Amino acid sequence: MPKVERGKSDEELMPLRHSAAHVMAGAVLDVFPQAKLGIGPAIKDGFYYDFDLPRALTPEDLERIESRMREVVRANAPFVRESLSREEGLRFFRERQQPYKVELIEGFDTEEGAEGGEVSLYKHADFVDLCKGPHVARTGEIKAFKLMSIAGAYWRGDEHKPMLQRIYGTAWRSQADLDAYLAQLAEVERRDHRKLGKELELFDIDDELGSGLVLWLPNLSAVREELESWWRRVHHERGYTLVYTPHIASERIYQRSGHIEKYGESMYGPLELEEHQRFWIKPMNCPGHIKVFQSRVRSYRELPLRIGELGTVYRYERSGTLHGMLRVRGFTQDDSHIFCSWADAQAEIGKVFDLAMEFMRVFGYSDPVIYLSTRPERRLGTDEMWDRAENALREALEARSVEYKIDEGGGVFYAPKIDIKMRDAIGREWQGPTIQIDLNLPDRFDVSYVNERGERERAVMIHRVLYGSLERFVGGLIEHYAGNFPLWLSWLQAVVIPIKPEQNERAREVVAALRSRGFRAELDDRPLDMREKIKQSQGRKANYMLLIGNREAASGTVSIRPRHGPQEQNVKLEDLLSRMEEERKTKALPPDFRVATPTVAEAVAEQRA
RNA sequence: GCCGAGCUAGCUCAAUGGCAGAGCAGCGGUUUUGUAAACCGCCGGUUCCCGGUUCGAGCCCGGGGCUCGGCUCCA
Repeated sequence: MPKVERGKSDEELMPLRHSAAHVMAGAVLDVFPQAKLGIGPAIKDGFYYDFDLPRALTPEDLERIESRMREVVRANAPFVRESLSREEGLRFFRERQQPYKVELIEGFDTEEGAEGGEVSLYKHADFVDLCKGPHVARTGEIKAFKLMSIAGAYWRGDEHKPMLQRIYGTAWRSQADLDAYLAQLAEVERRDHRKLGKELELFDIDDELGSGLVLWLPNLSAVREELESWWRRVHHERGYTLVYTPHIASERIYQRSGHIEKYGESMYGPLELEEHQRFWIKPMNCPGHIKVFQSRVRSYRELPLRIGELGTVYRYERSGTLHGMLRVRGFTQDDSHIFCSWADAQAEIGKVFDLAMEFMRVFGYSDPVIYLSTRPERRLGTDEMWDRAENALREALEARSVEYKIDEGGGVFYAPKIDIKMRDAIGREWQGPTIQIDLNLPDRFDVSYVNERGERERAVMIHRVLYGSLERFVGGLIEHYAGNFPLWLSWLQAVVIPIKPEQNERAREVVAALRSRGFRAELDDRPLDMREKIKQSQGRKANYMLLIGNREAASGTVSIRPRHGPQEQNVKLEDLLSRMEEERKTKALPPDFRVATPTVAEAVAEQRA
């Protein structure tokens, strides 16, 4: 889900960014001599450093720290490595009253980094830090950097430990790289789905209604309607059976599923509806689908049974985690559970995988990266079950000879999984479809079928989502398309604009023709300047503005003013309709799909070329 | 939930503790127009909520709500 992901740093830039973190820490100590230092690694796009400070930092502090950093960079001091014994290192940081560094060295006993009982220090100017390195040779190499933001962060990421103040910064090889990165950030901001959501009247979240609960306004509801009907059609074509299951369920079923025990903190409930019954709002669709499967005895002849639902679930998310449509408390999953035999599991996973790839292609997401996440340390089920499940997933991928990465131990406690990550139009990585083999619920619910020999046999339960949640997917789409939705999804496919009132009648006919072919079209016969009407329709992201003046009305044509691209005069109405139908049918991505400023990687590549 | 910042008209934002404003949107009128901003006027407020300090609070203090940037978590 991350927006600009703060993960691993670009390898080459690691020493530069890590060095920038050291320079920043030195500057912070100059400004706040009593500062206690946490850690300060390089990350994707930059670096951070955590500090324990006597007071909260202000933006003015960042300016002071940044200008102090520039002085140190200008002085071009060398970075020097030194080794101390563990004991000397402890004494060194105790003397300097740096308890977090002391804690780090004490931790080296049990973790990696002991390095034969020695600790290494890096020094530049009069700043010394505990550090493995590597660094650039001199501070002068840190040419292009900027401090970005202040944030709270728990010491060692543990919410029971003290909260430190983290300063994020970014550092690049050159000013041009930095500028490209800042332009990228501006583009990210421009596309923010919360901003576009307001401007384009897509969705609203109302405090009184409840935070984390999304109101789909009419425009975005049109998008959702298309996404849902296409989803249903595709699933019917592929042999899924679609169902509806209730939004609340008794406490008993969630005790059996283990959700209350494992997940209760995140569930809404209980609701006391009757004296002896307690109900909870569903956080997942799996138990309902299991009950659909178990509505009668199932024969092996019915398998694989693919049960799907656009299932709305509610989960309590902590208040600080909510984020527009991307992190909400009520959402609709495009959930499916495939019940099959082990003999069919690999083939079924393969089919789901193909469908997932098709989804990403249709929406124009690129560079899918596939992860196979294997058994975690803490898990349910036997090793034999995990072997079988992991193999089924692996063989499905191998059979397609796709490249994939193994995320060792990255599975969930009840299932290994295939995760697909993808890139959007400006190069950001998003979590895409996931496919899991559930090793828990079939046993808990005794999910079985009768095999060829008349024996009861445990069913395999494949769990998968493609959109994930419609809220999150659509929130991502808004940013991916920057609000410029392709014709098939667009809430406003055409606006018909008569140039003079004399053409109102003809314009009404054109709107009627568009609507009879199933297009979302509007007439704009308001007595306004034509240019004003074009401006407004453009602002609403209408795919086509169709102008009708004297010439058009006389010849039965329209002038096409597309949202993006060249205008066309005097196109026959029938030609326009069939062209639009073709565009809608092929789900063509719009020409303004990639109008973004170049990504950093592209800008850098271009500059070097 | 935690750290920090913020919340003023439908939207974007102003206002040293001293009469709460602008632009856009909306509404009324003028303009009848050939591809992104025509003109004139009008309307618009529990300054997030509750309490306190003060002659006087949008501004200061306390409590609560929500939003934003992160942390933790995550579809």
